[in-house]
Amino acid sequence: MALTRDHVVSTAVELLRRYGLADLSMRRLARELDVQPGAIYWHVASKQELLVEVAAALLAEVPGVREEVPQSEALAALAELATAVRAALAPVPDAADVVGMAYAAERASVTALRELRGLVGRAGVPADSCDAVTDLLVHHILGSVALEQNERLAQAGDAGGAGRDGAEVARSFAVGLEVIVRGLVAAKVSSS
Amino acid sequence: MALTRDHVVSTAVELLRRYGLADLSMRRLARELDVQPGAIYWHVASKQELLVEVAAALLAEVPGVREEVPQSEALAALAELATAVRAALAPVPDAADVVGMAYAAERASVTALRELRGLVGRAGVPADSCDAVTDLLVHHILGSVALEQNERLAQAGDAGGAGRDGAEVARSFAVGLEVIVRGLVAAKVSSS
DNA sequence: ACCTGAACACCGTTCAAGT
DNA sequence: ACCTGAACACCGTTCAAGT
Repeated sequence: MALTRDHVVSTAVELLRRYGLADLSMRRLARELDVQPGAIYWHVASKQELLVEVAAALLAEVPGVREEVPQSEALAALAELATAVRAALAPVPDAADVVGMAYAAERASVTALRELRGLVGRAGVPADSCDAVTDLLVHHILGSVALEQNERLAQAGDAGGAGRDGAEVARSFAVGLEVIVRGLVAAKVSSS
Repeated sequence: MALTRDHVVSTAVELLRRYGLADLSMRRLARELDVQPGAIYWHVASKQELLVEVAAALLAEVPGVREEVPQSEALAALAELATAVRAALAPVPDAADVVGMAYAAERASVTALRELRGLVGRAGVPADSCDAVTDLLVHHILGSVALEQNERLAQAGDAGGAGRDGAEVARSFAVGLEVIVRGLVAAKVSSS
């Protein structure tokens, strides 16, 4: 069958899942597709553009928020969504780098993160601070994902496993998330 | 003069400052030092090790916190230090990636970030949450630095400058930092 | 002890030419 | 329209051999 952009992207996602970013080269991807390296460039302008698509594909699997969340539940929904995004990215090697690049390149490019911003607004954060708070949340998520992947590597290196595991990093993420939520509540109280 | 490890590292820092991470290759560094690529490997085990040293050098320039901060001022000192670290890294291209890698590889390896952790403890955060809160702060700093550098690139691409500039990102950083600080205060009040 | 020379196994990207 | 073949200008790392 002929090569399609979708096939190129989904194969790239598989390669990332299995072998990580270091092995996701245009040439390796071409080999996987039984094609010459140059062929990929007919479907995709550059590796950068490919990685943006890969990031979108990874985040597309996060269960979407239900529409019409009342303000009273916006903060809880926000914490839930942030946790779901973290859970979706955690098992994919180097997912933090890939999504971080896409987010830096174009903040609106990724659906799940746009929804996050929507919830921040509905939680009562002033309009001129929505971007700032969303950035804080996104960096907390991606930072936590990057750390967890590093723990996995360190643990694989160690013999056995006295190292902190994924559950430990997940708890750490929850602590940070709660600090942020409390901070938002405090700001709301003090300004009303 | 003979090549030394310090000379290798400081030249790498200069290269990073001037041309960014993409141009900080072992071969380019060797050319800059008038030496064959292999020579560098006598002074440094790998590029990864070199980058950890580079990260340490960047953070060594952050003005240290004064010793013996009373608890009442710990939160303020923490915010001040976080802002100083951000300011030191912001002008260096790709500093967020370099420091992020070093931090992930070994959280204690970087002095300024160790001091940050100390202040978190003195601010009254329970011992078993110090790492979590420190991670949150570090990721907020590095995320903000990465975003600012991207704005700079986007702005250089635009003709003129309707884009948000560095000051805008700095304000965004301050908003996020305040949310975190408020969150820490709220947690303290609610637990005492 | 410190460095050169040369190799090994790779990269991303472009582009004439083929079908 | 879609892909091959081949090139261009690079990478990080290793290691015998030189001084």
